[in-house]
Amino acid sequence: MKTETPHHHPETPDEINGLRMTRQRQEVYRLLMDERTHPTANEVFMRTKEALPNVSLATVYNCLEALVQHNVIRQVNFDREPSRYCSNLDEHGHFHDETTGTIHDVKFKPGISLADVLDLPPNTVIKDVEITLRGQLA
Amino acid sequence: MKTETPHHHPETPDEINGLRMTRQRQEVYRLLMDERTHPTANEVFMRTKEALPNVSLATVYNCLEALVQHNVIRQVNFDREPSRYCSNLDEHGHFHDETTGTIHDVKFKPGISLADVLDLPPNTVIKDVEITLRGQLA
DNA sequence: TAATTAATTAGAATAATTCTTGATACAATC
DNA sequence: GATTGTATCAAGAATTATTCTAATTAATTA
Repeated sequence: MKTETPHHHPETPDEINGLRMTRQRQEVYRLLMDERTHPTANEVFMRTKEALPNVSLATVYNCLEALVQHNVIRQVNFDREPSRYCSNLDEHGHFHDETTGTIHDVKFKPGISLADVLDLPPNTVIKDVEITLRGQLA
Repeated sequence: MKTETPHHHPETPDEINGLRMTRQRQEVYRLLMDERTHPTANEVFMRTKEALPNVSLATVYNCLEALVQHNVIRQVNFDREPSRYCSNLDEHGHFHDETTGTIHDVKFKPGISLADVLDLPPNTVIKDVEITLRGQLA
């Protein structure tokens, strides 16, 4: 039933990947889980204020950074535009539809690995991949 | 032979892809052709000053933007780091070696097209692709 | 509860880039 | 060659996303 206070357990209950989930981090994360629209930090800030009116933009940046550092969310960059944030952790790319300005996740076809596609130098350890496409849905 | 002055022809001689190649643009372009090290705008600025001591950073930005707009060079972004510029126009990705900080071009294996690899929505017109890798050469 | 540590806040600071305005060079025509 | 119009350049101010600083608050531990 889990109505007892959970403070006896060694790891605090509300943490993800070792990151303590404070009220603000929870709110930021919940919001990104809900709205899969790849919002910017400022958009996250404005929506977070609905639940936490006193939250500051700096805190939103802190929360986003903490969540990114702990692999809870991903940060996505398009050219020089403001960073966007994404709660989809599956390896995927992003398609930026220029007509609507929206961003869509793009999956790899099953069974494809980057090594099959790219001519990488030998002994390369890839830590992170970012694939971004720009165009339009005809 | 082409020693005659070419001013009778409708299009001026020193232009690339319809972009008039002024002294400064030529210098910026030549430099990027020479050094394939993906320099930042500021690095281009410093090297351009060797040939054109009076050049300004704003002009370098203008030149770079003009060259990018006319598909003479490419602009490459790594996360939120300063943009880098690249005279290699072949479709290719970039590998950011974290140990040395250097950037290497990465070619596609021959005969591979993105459509083979990515699960794109139907009727998608891709205008531009950017593939960036981060890691280290072991 | 007191002490320690971490998180949050507000606002100042930073840094890459863009914008503005005036000066300069170039091109086309007279 | 002089004149006019257009494109480019230069210098510095302005912008903007992001980070930093210092002070406050919250959470955890002793």
